[in-house]
Amino acid sequence: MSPEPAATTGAVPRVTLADVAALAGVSASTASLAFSGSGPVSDATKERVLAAASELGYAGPDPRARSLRRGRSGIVGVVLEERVRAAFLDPVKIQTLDGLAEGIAALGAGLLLFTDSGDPDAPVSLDTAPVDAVVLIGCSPKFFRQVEALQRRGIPLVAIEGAPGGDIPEITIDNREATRLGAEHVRSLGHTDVATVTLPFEPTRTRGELTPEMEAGATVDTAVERLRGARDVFPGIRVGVAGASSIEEGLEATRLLLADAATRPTAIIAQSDLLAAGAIQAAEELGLQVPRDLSVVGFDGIRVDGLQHDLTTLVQPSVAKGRAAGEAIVRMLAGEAASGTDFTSTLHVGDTTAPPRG
Amino acid sequence: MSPEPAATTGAVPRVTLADVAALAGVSASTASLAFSGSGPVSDATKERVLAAASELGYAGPDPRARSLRRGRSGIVGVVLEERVRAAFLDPVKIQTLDGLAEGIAALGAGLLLFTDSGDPDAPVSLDTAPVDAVVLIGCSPKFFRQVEALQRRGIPLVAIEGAPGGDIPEITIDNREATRLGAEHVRSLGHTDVATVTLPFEPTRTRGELTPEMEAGATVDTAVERLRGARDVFPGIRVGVAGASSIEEGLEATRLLLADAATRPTAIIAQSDLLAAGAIQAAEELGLQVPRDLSVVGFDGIRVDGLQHDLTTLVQPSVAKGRAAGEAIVRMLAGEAASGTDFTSTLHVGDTTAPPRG
DNA sequence: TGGCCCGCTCGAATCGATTCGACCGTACAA
DNA sequence: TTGTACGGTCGAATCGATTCGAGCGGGCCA
Repeated sequence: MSPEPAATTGAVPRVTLADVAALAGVSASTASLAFSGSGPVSDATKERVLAAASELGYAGPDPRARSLRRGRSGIVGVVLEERVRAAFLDPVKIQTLDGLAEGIAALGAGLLLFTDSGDPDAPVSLDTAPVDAVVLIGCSPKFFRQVEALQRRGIPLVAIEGAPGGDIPEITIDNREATRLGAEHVRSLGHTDVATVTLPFEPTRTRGELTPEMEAGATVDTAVERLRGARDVFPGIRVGVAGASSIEEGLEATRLLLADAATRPTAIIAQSDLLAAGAIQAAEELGLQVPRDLSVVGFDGIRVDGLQHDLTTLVQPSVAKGRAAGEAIVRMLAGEAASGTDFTSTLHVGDTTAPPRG
Repeated sequence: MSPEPAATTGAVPRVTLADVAALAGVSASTASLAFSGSGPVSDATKERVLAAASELGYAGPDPRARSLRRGRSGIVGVVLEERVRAAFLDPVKIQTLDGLAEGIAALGAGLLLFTDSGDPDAPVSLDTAPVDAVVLIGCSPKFFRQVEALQRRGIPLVAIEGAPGGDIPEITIDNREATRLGAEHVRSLGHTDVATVTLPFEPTRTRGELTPEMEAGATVDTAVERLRGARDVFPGIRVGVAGASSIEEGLEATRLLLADAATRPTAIIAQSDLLAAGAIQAAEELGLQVPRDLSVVGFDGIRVDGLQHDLTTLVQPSVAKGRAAGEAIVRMLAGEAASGTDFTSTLHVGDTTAPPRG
């Protein structure tokens, strides 16, 4: 309304491909070809178009228009549970993300983060975002509705550790078998009195000694499966549940398990390396030496920053998991069918396990 | 060409708003209004449209088309240095991201991650992605070209800790003044023999004792400013440069500084809490007690997972930084002008600083 | 009863680029 | 000399939704 619209940067008169084409004296289609580079355009023409573009300050084709026409946005959605902050505290998740980035590198796509806010009508949601594909990482059943909408739209989906069901490819690891391997290692060293520190069993993250109710209400497959693996070897194993995968939580959970010197276990099977690091701290607090007085087994095979031990742990291919998910997506976008992958973890024997003290 | 296109999921015949409108017996415009909810549409009509939609399995307006027409994609780009993995190892960055997510919550926008691969013609780049705005976090001058393109397109930019220049709002903290505060605290306790462990001075991350060449080639403002602050109080302070912000690196850098018992400092000023945690480990390795034998000051005010001390540190508002960036973006997208913010850090005195031993 | 206003609905233009088929002139082979 | 092939360019349709102004019918007020 005012003679001068505003001094805001947003008021820039937008230059379009048509403007460039006009200045260069060619048609819009030719100009488009000149930009995409692929089509048959004479060098002279291409140069003229490019010159016109730079004269007008044309910054290249508008991504929005391009994505409408092409049907691809170059964006892959990633759904993480909870807040950004919480999700990125977990090194495994970060490695998986990194692998994912690698796996979709061929697409040249960016990763768009979503968090499972739990709020069903959060303003931004998966189905209002221009994504070409979606990766669900450890997602909860809450997402079912949105997942359905995505499938209707024909958007490829892949799940990592978390079973949305349907015909969605899943990337998993052998949680139970791997833990069993670790437990057997512990038994073979001669331990009989063993406890385990687990990941949370449900999103509310109740912690403490495992109760039948908690177990019945479990929604996190990973924790359940790993516990099964431990029980395969030590059926009556004592179970402490942590509130998250962190050193802090491992410390607290292990404190409880070690509290009573009379019933103190000689080995701890932790469901993550961070929890294991916390277990080691708990032992040190009590003046116990690892592995002399307490053996500790972790899970993940990450490097725990600041941990001085070479942790005995089940090394899972977290980067490969992400990469596999990425590759599955690339295939699906190419129109091929893709199936899930089940990865295998390997036992790394470090210096945190030893025979129990005579 | 084949009679049956393929059994791929991608071959779903897409349902468009027009189809829905046709089935509901209304025009496309009315159907659109029924979906966006805002327009004046009778309840009966709206219901009819919605019914038609669910009958056809219409998953809602196509985000690509919507973003072209509306001129907004609902996506905010975030540029981080390096790989996803490296960026997320830094708790400060994660908190900042979290704050950013909070700050733009009003937009209902998602965060699209980019990493400064250094490769100038990486397939996906800022200017082919449909972003409404971009936040640069600790970005390097390498981005100048792309930044320029974004500005031409009228896309709002905000920078956090890293000066791209121009009229881009910057969110910063008082790195120098804050560090000076920490150093003064140390001096007031009676320390005169003090060393500092710094963040890397350049992306290549050369580490070791600081040389004049390294200092001359510094590109990371944060490290330089914090060093200035330390020198304001202890002009001749010894400087160990770490290769990254991690416990591991802090440990190594501090080992060097403490190696010679004769010249051993009585206090360490670390440029991050992770580095400080490493410094504490280094002290413990040598049988030194913190704070009795060595005082340690950190920077950031994060909770270091697994650290048993209440670290004396400069608490910076990392979440608020992100939030401020987000709010600036919201303002800019609303057409208002936005300026940067300079935040203030506060000294938190924990139990890792004390007077030097007699 | 006539005029006016209001609420609902519709048509048509628009967002900006991509892509497919047509077209044209030239060069080369038959 | 005629036919063919082909590189280069253009027109027009298309992607799918949003939005603005116009139209239309009914209710209310004078």
